[in-house]
Amino acid sequence: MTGHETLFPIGIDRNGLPVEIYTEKKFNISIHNTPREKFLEYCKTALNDLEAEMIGIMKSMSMSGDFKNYYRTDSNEYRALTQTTFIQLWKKGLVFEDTRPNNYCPKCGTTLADAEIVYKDLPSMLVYINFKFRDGGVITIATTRPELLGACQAIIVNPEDERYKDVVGKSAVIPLFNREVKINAHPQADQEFGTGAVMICSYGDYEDVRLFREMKLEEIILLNKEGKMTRNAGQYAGLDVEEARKRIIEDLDNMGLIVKKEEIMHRTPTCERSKNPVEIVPMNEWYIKQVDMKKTLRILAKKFKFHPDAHRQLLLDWIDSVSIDWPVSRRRYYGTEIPIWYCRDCKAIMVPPPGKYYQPWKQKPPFKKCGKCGGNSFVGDTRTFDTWVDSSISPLFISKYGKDKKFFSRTYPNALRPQGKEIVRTWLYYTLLRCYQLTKKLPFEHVWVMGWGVDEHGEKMSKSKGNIIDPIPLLEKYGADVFRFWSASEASLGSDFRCSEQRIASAGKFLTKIWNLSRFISMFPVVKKATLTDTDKWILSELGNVIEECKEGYEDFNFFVPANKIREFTWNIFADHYVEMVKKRAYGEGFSKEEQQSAWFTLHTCLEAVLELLAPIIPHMTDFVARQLYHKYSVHAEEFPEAEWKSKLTNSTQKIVEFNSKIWSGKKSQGKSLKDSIEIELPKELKLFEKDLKAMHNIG
RNA sequence: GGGUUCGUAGUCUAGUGGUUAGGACGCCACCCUUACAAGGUGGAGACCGCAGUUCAAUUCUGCGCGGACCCACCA
Repeated sequence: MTGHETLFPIGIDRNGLPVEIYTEKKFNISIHNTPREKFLEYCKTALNDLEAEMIGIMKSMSMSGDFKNYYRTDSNEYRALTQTTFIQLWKKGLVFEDTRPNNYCPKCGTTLADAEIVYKDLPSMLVYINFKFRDGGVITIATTRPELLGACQAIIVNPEDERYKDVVGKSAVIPLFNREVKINAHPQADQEFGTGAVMICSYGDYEDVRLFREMKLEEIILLNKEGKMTRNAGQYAGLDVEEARKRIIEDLDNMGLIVKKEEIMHRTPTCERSKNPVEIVPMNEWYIKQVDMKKTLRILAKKFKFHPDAHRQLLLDWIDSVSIDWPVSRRRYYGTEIPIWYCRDCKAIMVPPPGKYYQPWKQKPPFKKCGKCGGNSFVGDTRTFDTWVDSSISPLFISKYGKDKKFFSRTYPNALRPQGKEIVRTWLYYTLLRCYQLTKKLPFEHVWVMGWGVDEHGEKMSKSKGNIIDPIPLLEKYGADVFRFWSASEASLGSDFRCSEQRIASAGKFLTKIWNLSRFISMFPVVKKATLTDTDKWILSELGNVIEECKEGYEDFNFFVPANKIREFTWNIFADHYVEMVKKRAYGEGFSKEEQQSAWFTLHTCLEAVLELLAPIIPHMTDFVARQLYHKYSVHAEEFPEAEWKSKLTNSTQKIVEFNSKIWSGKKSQGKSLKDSIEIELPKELKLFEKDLKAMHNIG
């Protein structure tokens, strides 16, 4: 309606962990003991069902996207682009390998995603251990993981803790291992728990991981992938966690270093399947650099036009909180494969040429010889990318990045990123990062951050809570027009809105009103020109204001504004007051032909504009009515209306409304019918509208 | 637990350093007035709490309470 050619492909994101978890539940299988090829097939089946349902809903809601221009992030073409962009970043030196603490289940022998971990309160022994100072004295720490003593790199105490004020900065000796560690003041230490002194080891829990990063401590790997103690554990090497714990406690006891032991309930992360406690084991993973870019990203984040502007803060806060580079490799199946082979002989890393889709876990590499040692045997990387590596390049994909230069230059940067508020730190953030790394440009101009439909109590819908409201029956019952008008009129830009069937039903009343209004106005011929009376000039200037307000709302992607402005104008001003004022004139009772024509012209002008203003929100009914009355082509092909009539007459609106109310309530309190005549002096500021008002109220 | 954000009638929302705090749904009463009883008219009903700044606070500041989101979930 504003004359722009629009690219709006429909994309379905089909990669990642949620797909795998859903598939495991649906088919009652486990990724850890299903052959990879087979597991991928299960995932595809599950996805196709979900996708069909989603697209069905999009269509039922009359989303105006281009359903023929449709893509999936797990297609070969899309995945080829994901890999190509990774290879390009690799060549720019933005990819590196480093260790990463992973959740690991020693019993299943696999890494676990956070979603596969269940927290349980398990009984555990809290052991109080004395660390000696070289110059005499001791500090007692309390721990549930004494077997990690050998990986201790720091002790922390709360800065407020009076008991430890004079030992902060000193070093204590780790019993059995005879290494010195420093005592630091850190607010993380809880004065109430244990002794208030905590040992920080690699890695007892994710608090340790965080503190190791924060304090830049060097990790000591104590556990291997079999769940056994490593060489670093000295005399305890080769033992299971449980055995090592037992032995260390015994040894400490014999040395008289254990002050006391306490049975406590301890919130423990366990493997969903084996029910075993999860260990944190550092492994090599691929990273994409991002920490270096924080400053730049912050500047770029300020260049986006956010709708609503306040939600920019979500992105800024996330950028500020980024503290490590982005680990992108996942030991999972349903994702884009990492396009890397390794030389069996010299372990050289071999990256294939960009442009194709590679599956190194089952394919032969696209090269014969190792570039480093000349070897000819390779092993493919078996890992996949984090799903955001895929979804973060959707603007590049839809703009045919690297494929069609002309198309790319026309469509990139994209105009708009619409998305939910909960994925600002992922989808929006990673898109900004990745697209900027590749193109040195912002990926889009506008960012539209939506709130959610929540349940009647304002709570997020979720399966586990059982408060999901299925949109399909509501769409069937009320239709897409009502559903869309309801959601547009319910909540302002960026905020959540409650789903209540009753409110959907009452939103439908406005559509009925428009329908009846159209029936009334359609009784009169469409006229293109007229000499306007003051009453008609008045309502047309009101219409002009509404058009301008709607335009502003639409330009801010805030449908709440036009939905409510139009409803207010159409119902509370146009129908209730204007239409009543001109009824007699439109019927030609007591008015000149010229005055009648003016009424006809104005009625039709207002209705046509209202239909056009509402068309993006209420696409079907506005189209139907406009075709009946005004043109053969679709209302959606009409130009957005212009505010042609502006005047100071809108100052009279308040007066008109008050005057009419006064007469209506006057007649009512006198028990008169609205038809009955009445004697009343018109206020002088309403003289311009005298003839219409007299006819309307039957003023004698 | 940390960060962010929000808090106007039963519900959704407009708005402002001084307003009779506006509108919609729902509710109550009355009304078939030739587009519409899926309608009309009228009515009852609100600024989360406390403290501060100010001549004045619903509006600004702080704290608290409550909801939501994100991040953690503890030696």
